[in-house]
Amino acid sequence: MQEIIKQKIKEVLKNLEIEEVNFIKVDFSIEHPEDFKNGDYSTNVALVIFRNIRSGLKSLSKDLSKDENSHYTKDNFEKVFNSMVGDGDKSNIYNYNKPSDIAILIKKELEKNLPKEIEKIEEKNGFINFYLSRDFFESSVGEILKQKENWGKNDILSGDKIIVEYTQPNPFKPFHIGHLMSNAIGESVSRIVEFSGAKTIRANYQGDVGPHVAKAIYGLIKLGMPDENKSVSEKAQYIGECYIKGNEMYETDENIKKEIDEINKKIYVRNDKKINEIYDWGRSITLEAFEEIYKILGTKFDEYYFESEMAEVGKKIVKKHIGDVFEESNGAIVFHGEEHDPKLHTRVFINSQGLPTYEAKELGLNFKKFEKSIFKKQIDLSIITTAVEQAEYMKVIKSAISLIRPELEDKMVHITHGMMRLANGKMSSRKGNIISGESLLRDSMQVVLEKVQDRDIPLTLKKRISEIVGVGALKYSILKSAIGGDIIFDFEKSISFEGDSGPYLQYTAVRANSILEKAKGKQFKITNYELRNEMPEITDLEKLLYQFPETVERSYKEFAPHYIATYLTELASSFNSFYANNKIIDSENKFMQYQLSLVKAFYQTMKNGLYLLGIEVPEKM
RNA sequence: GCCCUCGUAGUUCAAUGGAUAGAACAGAGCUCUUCUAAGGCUUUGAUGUAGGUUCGAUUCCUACCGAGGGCACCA
Repeated sequence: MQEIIKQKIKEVLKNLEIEEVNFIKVDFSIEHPEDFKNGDYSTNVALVIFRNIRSGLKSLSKDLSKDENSHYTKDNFEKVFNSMVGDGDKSNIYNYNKPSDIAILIKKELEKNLPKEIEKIEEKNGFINFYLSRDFFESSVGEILKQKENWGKNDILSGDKIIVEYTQPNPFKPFHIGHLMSNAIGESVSRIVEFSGAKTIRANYQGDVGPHVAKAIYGLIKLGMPDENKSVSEKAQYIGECYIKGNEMYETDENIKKEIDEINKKIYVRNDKKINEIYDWGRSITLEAFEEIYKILGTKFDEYYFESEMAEVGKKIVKKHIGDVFEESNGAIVFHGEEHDPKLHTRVFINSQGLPTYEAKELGLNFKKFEKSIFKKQIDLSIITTAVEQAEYMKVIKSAISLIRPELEDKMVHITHGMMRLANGKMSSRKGNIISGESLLRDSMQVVLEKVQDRDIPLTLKKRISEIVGVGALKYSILKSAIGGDIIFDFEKSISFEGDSGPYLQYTAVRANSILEKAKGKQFKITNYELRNEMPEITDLEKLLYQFPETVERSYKEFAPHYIATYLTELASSFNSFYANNKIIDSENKFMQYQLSLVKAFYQTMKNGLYLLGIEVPEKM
């Protein structure tokens, strides 16, 4: 629809030969009717004046703007124009008038040939407001019911192959809230690009080697192995605790530090039978525990990459490019980022002991993704989601990669999310003052379980509901705001079950669904020409429904799931108003058939939208 | 010190350079004999400071103030 209108306006502008008009937007926003007394205000176009007179106008407009209406009037505009043009050609004065005059002119031209989707147009304050017709809204409801789970998809990325890396927990360390954030964002971004026609690989990169592993193993040796009968998640939690203890000892005792460093080396070369045994056991237990969490979260990874595999790959690439990309400095192999971009800095890729650092491994990972993933060498885009603390060195790594493989430069996108922080300081898994992702999930689910406790629903369904709603609350609280900022964590505030929240959206969908359940066997008609003149005014619900695909598109373009979250909240709010004001299933209700279609269209849109956020809709709640 | 990100109601967040800056929570007041009140309806309340660009700035630029992150062998 936007495109149709844009095209129309371009034609008109061309016919009028108003080339200097700076046409700024076609925006399909909704305003509240009480704010604009002219009723169904559905879309608008803003136009602004021309450039060639702007500089001359500049000095005068300031004086004029002090005049009574703070806008220069037609009269004084003519004065300005005359003073500027002098004795020159004045025939084009209408091209050089205030915005509203141009808008009126264009409006008149547009009116000559309106498409049937547009009922009428009006000019106001230099904007042209388009009033979409009932035909348009009815056909868009029909479109939603026809497209079902495909509603909202587009083909911008048709056929593209995209790899999305997210979550990245480290074996032997706890799964904390940061991982939950990365997971929620990565999963949502994956689904959004899929809705745009891309094929995706969901990838997870996990640090299964390094000092943290040695610390955990040291802790396990000192504190002993956990009880065989404990669950996988309990064992994983215990390993996390051992890591924290190991880290404490590492920092406070020089001898223990040496011991742990020794273990670290042994992990690399695998020459100690006992350590190998603990390592293999701990790695598989923690990975298994992560899988249980992914299952609850609704993520299924296609590929797993491990740091242990990347060490050699990265090291080889770095060594191959010593001289042209990397340099030796103080015994280490470094990349001087600032030589290529003053905003970058130097980073060590291979340390003075000849061991590859995280940077080299990351380098290796990127190359491997482009070459060895199941899409082989056909990856069009590689998206990585991490915490913002990694933003700066990712830029350095990207710069280094671009020098080796220039064609990859535009194929790498790094999405950073803020950090979850506690009111009293930074959370750190080393210090142990973290809230584990798992305990948060459990708490969130528990709250839901208490809420449905008194409902007449079988217990197994209650548990299922608490899982869906608990996860939904958590995911929504992460995705509702623009990614990038920190989230101050407070269970009460961060995970809300009312108002602007995941459960609010789920609850609204469930209500719609329960109408649909009750309406089984009834007719779902969309158009009803006999009643056409009696139909109530177009509701906000109808005005919002058709905007879903545009919202999805914008979300993709900016990798910003929060646009969908904001949209869905508005949509739910408009539905709840509609719900409160209309008793739909009622023999007295003349518009029941159309309204049932509307409810169905709403339910479908909400379901598809929540899917894009990685949130399920329960049958009841 | 240098480089990034960010400063919007009491709080947590929105707002593709455009019309009267939106929500939610908290506060005040209504609302279940009606398809789920995790709901609906009223109501109080905000762009860090100072300049600049622009017809128009929460949005772009500069400085300052404040918060967070990064800056050589951790990941």
